[in-house]
Amino acid sequence: MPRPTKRHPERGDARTRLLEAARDVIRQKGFTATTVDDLCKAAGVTKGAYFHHFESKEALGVAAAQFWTETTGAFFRQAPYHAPEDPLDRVRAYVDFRKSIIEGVPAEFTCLVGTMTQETYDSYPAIREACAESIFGHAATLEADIEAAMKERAISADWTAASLARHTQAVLQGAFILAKATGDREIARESVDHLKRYIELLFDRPSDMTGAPGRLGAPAKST
Amino acid sequence: MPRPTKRHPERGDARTRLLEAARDVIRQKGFTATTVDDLCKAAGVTKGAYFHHFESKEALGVAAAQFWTETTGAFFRQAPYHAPEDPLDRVRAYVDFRKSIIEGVPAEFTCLVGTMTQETYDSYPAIREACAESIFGHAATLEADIEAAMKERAISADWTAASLARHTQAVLQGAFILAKATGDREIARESVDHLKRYIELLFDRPSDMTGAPGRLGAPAKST
DNA sequence: ACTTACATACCAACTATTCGGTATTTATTC
DNA sequence: GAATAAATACCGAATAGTTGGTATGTAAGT
Repeated sequence: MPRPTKRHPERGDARTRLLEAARDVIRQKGFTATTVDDLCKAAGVTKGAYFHHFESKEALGVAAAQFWTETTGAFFRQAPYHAPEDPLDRVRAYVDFRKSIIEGVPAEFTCLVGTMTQETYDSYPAIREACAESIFGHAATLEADIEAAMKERAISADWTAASLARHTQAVLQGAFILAKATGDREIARESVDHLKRYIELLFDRPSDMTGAPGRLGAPAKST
Repeated sequence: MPRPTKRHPERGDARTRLLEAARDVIRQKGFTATTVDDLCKAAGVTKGAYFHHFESKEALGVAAAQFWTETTGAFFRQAPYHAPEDPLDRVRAYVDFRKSIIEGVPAEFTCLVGTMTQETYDSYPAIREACAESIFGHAATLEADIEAAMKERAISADWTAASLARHTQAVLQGAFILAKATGDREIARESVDHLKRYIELLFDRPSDMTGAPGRLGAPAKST
């Protein structure tokens, strides 16, 4: 459906430009502080175009979250961390990759849907849901590798692949907040290092260490 | 300075009531979406009172962050997790405590300054700074216990007590985002469990891992 | 002919902030 | 300790600018 505009044929259609503007501006100013005019200016379109493509600001928020899901989905799918044979190596490579793309200023490396979640979770259920789908959909792409790694190393744990996958996202989202608070991306990378260390520790020790209670980090069941 | 109003003697002064309202409303709607009218209504004061105490909305944001620092500071200072003799037990107890206070709906258990950071880091440097002070000031209160635990167990690691303390806050902030995205506090608790498991694993093994990885919780004296 | 993709002008509601005023407390003086 | 002065705390209507959204029009593609 999107058709290259005759008026600005080189820059893609207005809808796409608006979504790209939303991605950039909202990560900088937040969803509420970003006005429709801001987006139109950034995208180089008029309000008429805006409301032709999005019936409301909320609708744009939903579309922006979905756009984020699609674009980052493609980005991660083609990323090099899937290459290793060993599934655990793929998980390691994923974390390394996430660390490596923490570059530039926060508005560039932070997560649009994480930001929008904070602002909209109570006021715009539709946006919240689109953000949740984005976050947990991405987390789900890690599950298979984690699961395979657990099987391969005979890890029988009190945690699941799904929960560890979600935890990686929590660490990243939290790391982004600390980076925004300081303006220092190093502080985000530091938390990713902790995440990596955690994963190493989880998989470092086989599960069937018979006789040693509370070895897996679970609080030792008191006798 | 704050003086109990004659008009509403039972509810404290207007300034305090506005800060409490800010704490509650901003956690629900976010900083930008929270209007001055919202705050006045929630606090039961007029706009005149508002602008008597805060010269701008930005100033209120700063004051709200500082109010958060003070109140949560007192709250954590008197919390029971400081009781254990063993410093590592105090760290464990801290994490358990943080998990235990994830109760009710997100607006109740999430962090005001984490929320505000996301929205204001680029537009309101003063607020960002107050939020950063709050987050890292709180993180700093964990450092001594972590440091002591490291010393006691002769952990010589490639991470510092300060960085682990910051990481705990990253995990919590990230956990809050996932909870907001789903509306489910369990998902936040899950990440706190991972954090706890990480800490157990970090301290489970003595630093001089000669032979078998550290089996005992007992501190193995490193050479 | 009909739909899609824009453009322009406009608006009603809302926003943060201002400001002249009153009430209440504190400080000072007698 | 009464009278008075000076702050401080609060009130609420008015304002100027901004906001998301609309109404209406036009030009291009099919």
